[in-house]
Amino acid sequence: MSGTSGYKTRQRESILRYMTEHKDSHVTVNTISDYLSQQGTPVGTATIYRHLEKLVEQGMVRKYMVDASTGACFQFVTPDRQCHEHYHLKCERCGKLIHLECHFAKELANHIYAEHGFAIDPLRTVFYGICQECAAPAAAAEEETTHG
Amino acid sequence: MSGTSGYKTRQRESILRYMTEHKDSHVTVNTISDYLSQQGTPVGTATIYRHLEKLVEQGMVRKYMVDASTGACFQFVTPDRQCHEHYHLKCERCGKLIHLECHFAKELANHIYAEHGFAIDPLRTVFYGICQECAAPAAAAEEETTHG
DNA sequence: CTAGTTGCAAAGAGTTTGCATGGCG
DNA sequence: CGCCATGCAAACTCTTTGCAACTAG
Repeated sequence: MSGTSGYKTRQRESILRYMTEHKDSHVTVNTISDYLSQQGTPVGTATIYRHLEKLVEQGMVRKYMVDASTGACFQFVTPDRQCHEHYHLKCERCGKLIHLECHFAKELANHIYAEHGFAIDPLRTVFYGICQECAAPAAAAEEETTHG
Repeated sequence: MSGTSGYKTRQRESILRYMTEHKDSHVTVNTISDYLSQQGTPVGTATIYRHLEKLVEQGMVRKYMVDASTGACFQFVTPDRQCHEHYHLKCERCGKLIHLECHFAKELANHIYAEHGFAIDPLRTVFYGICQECAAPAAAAEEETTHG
């Protein structure tokens, strides 16, 4: 487990820096590419894909598939705590990434492994849905619609 | 809400019949196309896409985006089954998409909603991991590696 | 007859891959 | 110096669109 995948290059640094500086939002390859070009440090699209792929494998970045036409979204994962032991909730509305520390989720993983023979990978698994803050206004709006 | 979009054609019937007969599984456009061709009632890809799009708009069919390379998955929605949601397991190794009908998963959703205020969307949520079939040979291979 | 439908093929978008060059170590 | 990294462009896959012929009503 040495620097198996780490060659210190300008491109790698640029990508990594961009991801860490935008850890609060999910970004597409296109976004990254455009940004780096504007910064005067352009990186080839293929290179971005290749790095992102590795980062996902390493669990440093998460990949989301929202829509075919939009393309994949990526988001840096802060390696602060043991991220491999908990799951993540992703709000489809505001894009917020929530850390879920929940024994129930772990039990689910155990259950699925025991009963369904499937070993869940918490690093890549993300629960999509609507967060509390986004749900509140949405519910209010729906009431109006219902009565309209 | 009259027959705004209903012209009774052979193609439409074929697609609809296929979807209702496979309501228990998720299917791709490719799957549908192949099947219909084999049945001697081929339907153009574009037509399948167009019908599926309408069906999704009407809420009769659900669309899942799991992976960019896999393409979209569709599933017919039975009215009385709408609350009978299920989840998906995606094997990272063989790419297989597994249908998970598990009460435990539903309980997890309830729990997360009640305790964490987050409404999970089963439509978008996919559990990534390794399936049973892929895990077996992988474990064997790892033993060799470990001893090597 | 009119308007929605179909199918082919071309266009698009996102992602991957091949290969020669370049740079880290 | 060896090997990974990079970048360009071509290849690929899935999906959408244009358009002329077709068909349900």
